[in-house]
Amino acid sequence: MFLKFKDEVSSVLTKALKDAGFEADDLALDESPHADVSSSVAFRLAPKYKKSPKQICEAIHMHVKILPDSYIDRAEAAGPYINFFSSRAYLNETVLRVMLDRENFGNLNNTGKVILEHTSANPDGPLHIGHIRNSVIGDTLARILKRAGYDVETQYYINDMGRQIAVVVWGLMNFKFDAAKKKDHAIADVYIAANKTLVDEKEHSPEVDAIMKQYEVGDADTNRKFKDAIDTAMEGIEQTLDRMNIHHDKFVWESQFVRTGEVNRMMDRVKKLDNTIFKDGAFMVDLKEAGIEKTLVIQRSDGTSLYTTRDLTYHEWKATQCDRMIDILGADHKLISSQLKAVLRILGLQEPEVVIFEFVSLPEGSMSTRRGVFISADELLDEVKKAAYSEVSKKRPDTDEEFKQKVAEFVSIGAVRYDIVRVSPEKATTFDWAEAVDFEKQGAPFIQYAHARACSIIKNAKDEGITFEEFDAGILLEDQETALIKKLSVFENAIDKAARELKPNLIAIYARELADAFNQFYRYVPVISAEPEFQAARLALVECSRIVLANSLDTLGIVAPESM
RNA sequence: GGGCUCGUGGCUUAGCCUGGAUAGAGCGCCGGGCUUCUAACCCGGAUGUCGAGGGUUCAAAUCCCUCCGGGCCCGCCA
Repeated sequence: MFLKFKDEVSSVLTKALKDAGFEADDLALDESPHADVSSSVAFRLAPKYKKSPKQICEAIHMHVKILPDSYIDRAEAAGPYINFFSSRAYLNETVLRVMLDRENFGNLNNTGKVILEHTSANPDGPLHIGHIRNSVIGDTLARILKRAGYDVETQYYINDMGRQIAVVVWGLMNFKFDAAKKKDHAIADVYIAANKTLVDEKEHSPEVDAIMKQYEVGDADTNRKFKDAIDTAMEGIEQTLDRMNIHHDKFVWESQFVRTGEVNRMMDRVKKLDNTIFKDGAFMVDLKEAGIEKTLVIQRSDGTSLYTTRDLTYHEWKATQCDRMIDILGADHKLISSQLKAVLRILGLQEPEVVIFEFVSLPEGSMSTRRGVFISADELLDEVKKAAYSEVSKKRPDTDEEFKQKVAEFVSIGAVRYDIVRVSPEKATTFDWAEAVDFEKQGAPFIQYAHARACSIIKNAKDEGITFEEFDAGILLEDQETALIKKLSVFENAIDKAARELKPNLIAIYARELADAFNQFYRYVPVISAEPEFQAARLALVECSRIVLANSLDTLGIVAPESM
């Protein structure tokens, strides 16, 4: 709705500009607290036409012609700004549109296949609070892009050729695997113990090297051991992701590119490049012309491949199956991903769009699975759930155990996801337990609560025999009502912008603002106890709010509860 | 040492790419509101040299430069 309104403003303003004798390639249209959409184009025109912005604005305003039944109600010249206000028709149609489109309201019609890779944590232990920043950003982005119309496939790239997995395999041969524990945690125990031993007793190091070598050549027995180790860790990782409402469409093993010979073909191609140099038996690419000082080794002197070489192949493979590739990566991958992109560019291959997120650290420093210094996602989820449980118990002492457990679960998942996604990815954060379990702040529970309230009104109205089968949206004239409808109408704009700029936090902000608008409506505008002539229309607005609240929460991967 | 990045009220942060109307919000703090659809709510108030300095511009939190502080990276690891 908003996008169509903005388009109308755009064409009306273009025409007014032309009629007033001005020419501008950028209309400088923007949302504004002073109007529904505002243009500061007069500033840009001022030097060119040697008039004050105010004069220009007035001249443009005089030529603004608004057609009947337009989404634009009126335009105003406010000093140097030209402000546009939406019409009643716009509000009424927004309500009808939501009722019609329901769970699809806000969806856009972009086309194309997107492969989005996220999480891709090494299968050497459980996901920790840094990994799930990747997962939540990636999953939310995938949901946003789906709503924007793209055909999205999510992939988890399993790095099974790295030394750390060989250490896990070696560890499994030498240490006890605690079958009583969740599998990824038991793998971490083995991994941590193995690392410690490898540091203390250097003589075991060649054993790990031998395992890696055997895996590289595809020894059947070693393959089985790797598969067992990785499947075990991944089972636990997937359980955690599943709990957070995150699922991957495909799990791609790094080794497959070695097995098919694609990695060798890739190395041969890169070797032929002018930028590639041969030094001390190894091949490396000089990326100075791409602005990167560091050369990139693509083949070791023993002839084997490296992580980046395989990643190059992985991206080439992905590109054959989609129109866009998006990678969600931690800040430690900044250099390596720009090197990867540079090589792909030189080879004439498609480059991925990379979303980098900064680190989550502990107050005492950075996390490390290898050293056993981390807070697992499972632990975080459990602690937050405990806090949520005590909150429900306090607030809903009348309810049974099953209800409290259920609410505590979806509130805690929502709170964790929301807390991660609300902060823009480029911000480095320090984890704080007190903050993590705090439910006073306006986060996911605030939005979920607004949704539950809407459901409650709808349920009570039904009991009272109030329906919205027939209503006139035109009588929704209270400030809180029009503000709420306008907020509903910009959902598609939030999706559009978030998809365009790959900024999932925009949806977190939108959802909170929508809940805010709904709560204000709730406080000031009665529905069930309203005069009969207002009941149906207001109930319809509650239903619309419920739908868009649910759509926003769904985009954030958070449960929209009927009661809490 | 070099590169990248962040620095906004006591705390957490939006806005920065694409410069424009009094820098928006939450927590905390102060004050008010449950005989009314779930108070995990609502209303009001105090709190900001937008890290510092310079520059560009009619206009800078936003662009450029320098400096300071935090983070990340700089391996024939991943």
